Amino acid sequence: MRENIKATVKNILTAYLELNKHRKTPERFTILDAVYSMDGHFSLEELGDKLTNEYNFPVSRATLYNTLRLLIKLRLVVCHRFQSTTKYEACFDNNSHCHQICTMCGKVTEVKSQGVIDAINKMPTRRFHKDGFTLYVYGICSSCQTKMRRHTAKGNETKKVQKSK
Amino acid sequence: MRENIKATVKNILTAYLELNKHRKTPERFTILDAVYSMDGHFSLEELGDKLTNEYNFPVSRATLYNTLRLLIKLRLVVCHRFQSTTKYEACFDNNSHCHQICTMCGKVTEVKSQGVIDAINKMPTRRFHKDGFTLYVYGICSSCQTKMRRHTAKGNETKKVQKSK
DNA sequence: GTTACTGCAAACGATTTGCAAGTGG
DNA sequence: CCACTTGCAAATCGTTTGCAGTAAC
Repeated sequence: MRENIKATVKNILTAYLELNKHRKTPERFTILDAVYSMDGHFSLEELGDKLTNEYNFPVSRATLYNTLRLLIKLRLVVCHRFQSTTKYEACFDNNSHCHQICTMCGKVTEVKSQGVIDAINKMPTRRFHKDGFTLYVYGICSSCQTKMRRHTAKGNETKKVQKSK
Repeated sequence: MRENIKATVKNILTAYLELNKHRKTPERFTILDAVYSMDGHFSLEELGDKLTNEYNFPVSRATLYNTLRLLIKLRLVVCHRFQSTTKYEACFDNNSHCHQICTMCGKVTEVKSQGVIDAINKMPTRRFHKDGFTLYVYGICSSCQTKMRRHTAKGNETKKVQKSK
């Protein structure tokens, strides 16, 4: 299953490189394979580690950045910038998903909602050719709701300030 | 109209500061006012410039960052990280909007779609209390579509690579 | 008067860039 | 063999932090 996807995205990359007369370097293909072996969100760091440890194929930071940029351009990867960190994600055949982000603790959860997907696809655009979306829904997760209730119950002179430490 | 909103958000800020025993500094209120005087997206830079030039009230970078973080926490401001730049936006009573982003030229357009808003509000969540969303729809804008058609028509050995200069 | 807030400058971390060496076509 | 890619290290950029002075309460 996943191997199917890997083969498909590899073909997309190959086609693009040939069409545009770019080089088919082992780095590019190995990085693509590694990306499609990661589960969910990952950082550049983690990708580099996987390449070094599991693939025995260390790649420089610069090349990681270059290749990720290429894959993003090809829409084989999406990039999220949460709070402080940047996370990447393989996105072929998964262009369309929603992230629930808790504004208290920063926890990110993925959700799928066909209703939302349909509504976005139906959304009228003036000659704009849609081919994917990212949705971030902000709010308070259940455990933070509980914390807040407990906190307010205690009286509100507590100094719950910026730093949550 | 806009003055109404300004008054409302000012009250929200005041209430928060009093409740949490934080100080009501002129910086905080002036920054809030400036934020709600900006049109659409703005950068930290632009906000600082407005404060300096139009308000005659220069504020340090550190304070801008601190205050924006506070306003984001209060959901009076949202922060977008596009490609390379970070943009902020006043968002009271405007929690819900969609951005169309062209993956070729990077142009960002705002769109409003009641269908999408409804679908997201109806989206089921497991005890997650939603209070706003941001939607990024990726695709190709009309002028880039035209460019591409012209480009492919000319023959595809042209080296249209990374740098668009 | 106390303590939080501000401004400054230094520190920091993530990303980009310049250049020499390597390698795909 | 040419020039695109890579790797390295230095440069750059946005953001955070530490500290001393200032002002809110």
